[in-house]
Amino acid sequence: MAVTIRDVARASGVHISTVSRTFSAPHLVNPETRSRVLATAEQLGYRPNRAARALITGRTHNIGLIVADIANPFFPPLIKAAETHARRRDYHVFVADTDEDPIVEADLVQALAKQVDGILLCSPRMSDDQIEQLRREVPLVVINRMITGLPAVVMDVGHGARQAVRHLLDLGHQHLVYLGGPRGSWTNREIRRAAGATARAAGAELTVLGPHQPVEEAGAAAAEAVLATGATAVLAYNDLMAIGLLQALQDRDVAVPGQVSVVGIDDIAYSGLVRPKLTTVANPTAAAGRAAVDMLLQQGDDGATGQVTLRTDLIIRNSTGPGPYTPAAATTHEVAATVKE
Amino acid sequence: MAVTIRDVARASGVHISTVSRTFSAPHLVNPETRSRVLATAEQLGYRPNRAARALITGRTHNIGLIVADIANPFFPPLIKAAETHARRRDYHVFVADTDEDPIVEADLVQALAKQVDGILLCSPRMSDDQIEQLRREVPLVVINRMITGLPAVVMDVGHGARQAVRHLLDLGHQHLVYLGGPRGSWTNREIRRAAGATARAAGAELTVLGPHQPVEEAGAAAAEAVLATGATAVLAYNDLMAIGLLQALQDRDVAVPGQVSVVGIDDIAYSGLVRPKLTTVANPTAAAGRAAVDMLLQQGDDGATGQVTLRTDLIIRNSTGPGPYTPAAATTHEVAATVKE
DNA sequence: CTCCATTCGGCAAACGTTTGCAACAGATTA
DNA sequence: TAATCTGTTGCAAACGTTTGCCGAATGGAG
Repeated sequence: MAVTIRDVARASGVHISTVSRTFSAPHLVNPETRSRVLATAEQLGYRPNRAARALITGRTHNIGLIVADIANPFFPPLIKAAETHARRRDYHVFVADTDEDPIVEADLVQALAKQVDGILLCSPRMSDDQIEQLRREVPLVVINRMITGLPAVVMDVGHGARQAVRHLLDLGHQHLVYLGGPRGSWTNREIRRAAGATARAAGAELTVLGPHQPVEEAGAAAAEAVLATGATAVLAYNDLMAIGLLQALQDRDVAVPGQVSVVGIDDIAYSGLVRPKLTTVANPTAAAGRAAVDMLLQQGDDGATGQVTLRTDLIIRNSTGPGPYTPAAATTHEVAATVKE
Repeated sequence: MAVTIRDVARASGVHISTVSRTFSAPHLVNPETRSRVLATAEQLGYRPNRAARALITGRTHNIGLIVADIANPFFPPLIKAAETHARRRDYHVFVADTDEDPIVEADLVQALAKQVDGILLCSPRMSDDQIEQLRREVPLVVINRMITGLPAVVMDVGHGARQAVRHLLDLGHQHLVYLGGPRGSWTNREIRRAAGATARAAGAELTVLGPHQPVEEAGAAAAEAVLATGATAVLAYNDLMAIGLLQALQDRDVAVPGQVSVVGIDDIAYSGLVRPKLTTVANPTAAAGRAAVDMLLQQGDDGATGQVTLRTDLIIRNSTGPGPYTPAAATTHEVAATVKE
């Protein structure tokens, strides 16, 4: 049914190897022959069968992209950027969703392994050991997690978290809450560490809550716990949780930022749509997707396993305001923040 | 490097065909032999090479999913549902983004054709002819578009639009606006037609604005035009535009729903997060994704090319309220709506 | 004890490519 | 004139599977 290399060969009166070379090594075939072959190929609508090609070359020209939750607004921009970037380099992308389940994650990597030239693992929930194990079966690039010896693209959330905490301290807040994310998340640990250190250095208190699922509902559900701490400012693991918290506080007639300030992380598309607009740390997810594709595709060439770190920046909107004491020393710390709007 | 069927055969002292049958036709091999083979396969970490299998069986166990814009919040739930559903049936999913470009769309279908058992086309922008052409190269299921003779899954937005308009009429609104979507969209035509007919039947006025890009900015930009019509209620092509409009009205101190009621379509995740919460027509996108996968996978068996229509339902939240006249006959029409929250 | 049916496993061809090797022509060099 | 080189093409073996066909072994039935 489908038109193969053999049909083209027959129609243009050459051997199949010549047809093959016309596509995969054009310089080895007489220009005249080549154009004749190309013409008949075009006319017959021939398209090389990538699976067959992969079988012999070992290169599939496919990559896998595994994320925890496609519907989490953090991921789509990354997926889109990675796919577009990969396609520009003539690669197709398998996308798979683990539903935050490390077992599914490992299964998926193995199932995809034979069909791809490499896999992008976004915010994996597996253990380091497991990932290193899998790495022996298929080239891997990890996004948003640092594992020694493994190529990775990470967003420097620590930097953003420090900016966020300094911003809150500058506003006069003395007691902060970190609304933690999911267990096993590298990002979560980074934020906690950076926020904790920054707060401690300024003599402020930081209460850590969690772990939580990184979803709106969890943020909302944590409202009571947050209020119970007596803190006046909250840094959330991500915008989804921050938005959930925002809603729950609103429902309890707690003014934001009047009584409590809230900062999210990610700058998902809708963090600017809620009211008050959310102060948040912008992650360059699209750039991360592209960088990860590049790393994966270069990995074959040299064995280099670099780690790329991308900057994150605080975006100050309307969900943060002066703390209870509004000290005169409000500008003690320098706020190295990008201000939008 | 990779462990093949041959390695397993050697290690377990049988012929490769026996190993093959152990996986693809277990009933043809002695239970004892089978378990021995399975054991060594397990031990060696053998995984059948799908590409090689595809080459001979003609079935790749892959499907393609082509959408206009991954980052548009309408799509991720559909992608997620389709992928999960497909994987449950042991299929992997290529996801590709056309950036709303019909040329990319056609290219993509052809490039993917050999590597998949079928393709899901979401809201394609190509002409009917082109799609029918491509259909000869690879099984296709179209989502959100009706093309005679082609298997399709459509959401009955007409139904939702009628519900929305009746809801507004019941609230006493006499002059409505339909904030139109992109040119060439089948969905857009359906909504316009259904809304127009319903309004006309009730003797109310419906002003159509557009076409617009289906994005937040377009909704915001249309605020002036909407107010200029003097209408007291708006039905928007999608939630994104409705939310944009909401924000713009807020900026102009126009009360929603006090002075103007707004209804969206899609029920994207964030329509419940904006304030006022958006009254909208819920599209069963996840169900559509699953149904499309099912249709595609069954297509091989029989040649049936059914068309599945999924119900849409109005979700009444807080962006709609009584119109200027609040007539006593407010419940003239039966509001067959699902009420959430 | 023979015959037949049944079950099991091996053999080899195929799927659509790529690619090392060899053949051949014509051109260049010695 | 012979030898060498260069450019172009064909040949055939792979890649990792599946599957139709055939033979071997087993076990009743007659």
